[in-house]
Amino acid sequence: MSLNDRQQEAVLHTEGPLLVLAGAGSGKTRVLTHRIAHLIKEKNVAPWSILAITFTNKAATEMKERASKLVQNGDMWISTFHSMCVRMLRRDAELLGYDRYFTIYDTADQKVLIKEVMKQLDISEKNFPVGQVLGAISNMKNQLILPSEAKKLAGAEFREYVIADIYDRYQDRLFNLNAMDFDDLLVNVCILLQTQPQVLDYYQRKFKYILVDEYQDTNMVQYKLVQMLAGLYQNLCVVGDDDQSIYGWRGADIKNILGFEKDFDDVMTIKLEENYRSTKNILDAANKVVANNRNRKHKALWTAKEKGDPIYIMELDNEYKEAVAVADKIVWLIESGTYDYKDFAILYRTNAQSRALEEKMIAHSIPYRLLGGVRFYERKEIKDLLAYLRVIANGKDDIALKRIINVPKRGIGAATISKIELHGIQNGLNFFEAASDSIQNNIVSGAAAQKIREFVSTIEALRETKDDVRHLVDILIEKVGYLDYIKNYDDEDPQDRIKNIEELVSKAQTYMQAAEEPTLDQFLEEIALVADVDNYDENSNSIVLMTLHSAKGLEFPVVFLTGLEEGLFPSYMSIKDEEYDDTKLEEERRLAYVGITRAMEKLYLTYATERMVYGQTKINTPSRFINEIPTEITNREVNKRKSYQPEYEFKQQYKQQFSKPRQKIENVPPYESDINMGDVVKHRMFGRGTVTELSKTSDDVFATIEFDSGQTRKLSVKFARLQKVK
DNA sequence: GCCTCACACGTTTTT
DNA sequence: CGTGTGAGGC
Repeated sequence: MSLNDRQQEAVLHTEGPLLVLAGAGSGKTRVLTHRIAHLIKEKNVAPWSILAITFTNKAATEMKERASKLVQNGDMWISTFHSMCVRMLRRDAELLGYDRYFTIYDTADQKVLIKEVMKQLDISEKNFPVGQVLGAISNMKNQLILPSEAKKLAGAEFREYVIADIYDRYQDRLFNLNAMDFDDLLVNVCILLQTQPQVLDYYQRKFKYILVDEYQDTNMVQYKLVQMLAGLYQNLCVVGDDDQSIYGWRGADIKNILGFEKDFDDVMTIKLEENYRSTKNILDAANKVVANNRNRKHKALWTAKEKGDPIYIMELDNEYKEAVAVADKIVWLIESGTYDYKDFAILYRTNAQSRALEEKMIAHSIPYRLLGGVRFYERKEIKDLLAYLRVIANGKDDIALKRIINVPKRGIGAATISKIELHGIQNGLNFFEAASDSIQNNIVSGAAAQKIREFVSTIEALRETKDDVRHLVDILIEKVGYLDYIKNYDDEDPQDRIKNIEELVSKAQTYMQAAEEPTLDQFLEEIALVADVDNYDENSNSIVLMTLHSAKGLEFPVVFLTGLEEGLFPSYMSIKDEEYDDTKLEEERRLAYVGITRAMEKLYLTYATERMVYGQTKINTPSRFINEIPTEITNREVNKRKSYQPEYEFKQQYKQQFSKPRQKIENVPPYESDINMGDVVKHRMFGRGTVTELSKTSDDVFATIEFDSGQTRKLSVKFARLQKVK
């Protein structure tokens, strides 16, 4: 397959700033890889002069693979912003006063630390929920607002001042822990480049050609980084689609892409508008939906493909029936012989929705993979073991240390811990140092001291085998008796946890085999920076369940977009003040656009009229996004599937009887039908068929019909309007 | 120092 | 509804 004219232009225009507005499915990855190949092969650019930044590690790996097929790509930097920054910091963190073996803190670690800080400042979590504080701090970091500035900006605003104060202390603590959170990785590189001219100069000269993918999702720090790195040569190519900007909540600023032409001089802009992925109907639906957004660049995505199937819209009673309907369609499509499990994706707005879907996939024996939810590295047992590894790697990581100092239980209790902690604070020691020091000074003595001594020597012994990660994990588990601990600790299913631990061991093994020069730090770093999508393996033959956000950049022949309900998608948060602020709603709409454009051939949109949220049933109306799709290209099925899940039906009735006592329970006479076994009937959509099975419920009769077309369906006699032929 | 029970809270999305 | 946290008892 060759490149089209526009794509070619984007590949050949190598000098100066270039903005490529690449619509969904317009082949931008091809452009990027061909551009890299062109630079190296035709322009004789050295691979190590190229920097390519992607949004996920998976995209980076993929690009590396694709590029390596075209050229030798030895020392090319192809990575995410975060990985790139870690790489730079491992080299120069000392210039900022950090140790190069710094630890990367994830959200959970951040929360623990913020809680500690708030406790010290005597701020109640009631008034300042940790999550909110964390979000506020992250926002400030994304805008490059440092604690000192934050305080100035807060001025007399009490709330903001308190948060700025927490931010200040939090940052201080991080520094002393030799740790950085995700945002710090970017912020610190920014500071590094701003304050160390020789470092800036080095990278500016090094990276003669810079490419940034998914530019619409960059935030201010990332913008600054790009601007600085490209400062000398200005050979900056950014690729993105303003209609696919879905990370505003993470500080991504759509203005970066909308204003690119103003931010740089002599910008060349190329639009890629031919979509190679989806059928015409799918593309039309996507275009029509996103056209309702006002804040966007004009683009007219088109395709040479056929119209294809209509957009299927299905209304179901609740999330379980929705899941069954989806499962049913998958089974049906598989049986039709055209599709394989790997061709399907089920997408949803929130991770919580995956439960019902997962349950029904199991019930229908559909092999599936679930991305997101409780991530592997966030599982308790994994976090515990990683905390050990972190302590081994970075002796200053008190947060990790405190997590495992008494896990498994070894008789070091809260009293001992606070004694050591106090001693540490008074003498400016980190926890590990303070522990040893406390014993020497008899601040901790007796049995407790003995336990501490044992613990310290265990850690020190483990440090000996630090970089043989596989071996280290093995002896760690053995030395601290972690497996026994898990077996006794978990009442229900230690088996799952043990499996996870084995998984970690095998990850260590894989790492050892893959890495050229394996180190514990690098192993931990890889773990800290992987997203779930990074683990998505498209070769395994199973359907995949994931959030819309995770699905960005992927494509599937058949896509189910579930939960299209007002309040869920678009989310309640985005519509609650849409009258005076529709930016959030517009982002939701872009998310819908992303979802729709994942589909190549068939797109199903589903919604439930009733859904359990927080254990309470909520009644929702269909999402406005459904109404934004012209009815001419849709096929809407409304509540066809009342027959499924009789046990659930029963529960619902039960609930209705008892939870709504006001309602009168009438004695409904059983529904009578004149359809019998063996009857030949006609249906307005499915045509002629034979009744092979009948089942009665209190108010309806369901007929299983084998249609002449080959499909078998279970239909409600009450609603299907069957005509008797014979 | 450890364990149990009750209650509060959350779900929008993630590197 | 399910999970995580904190207080109080042993």
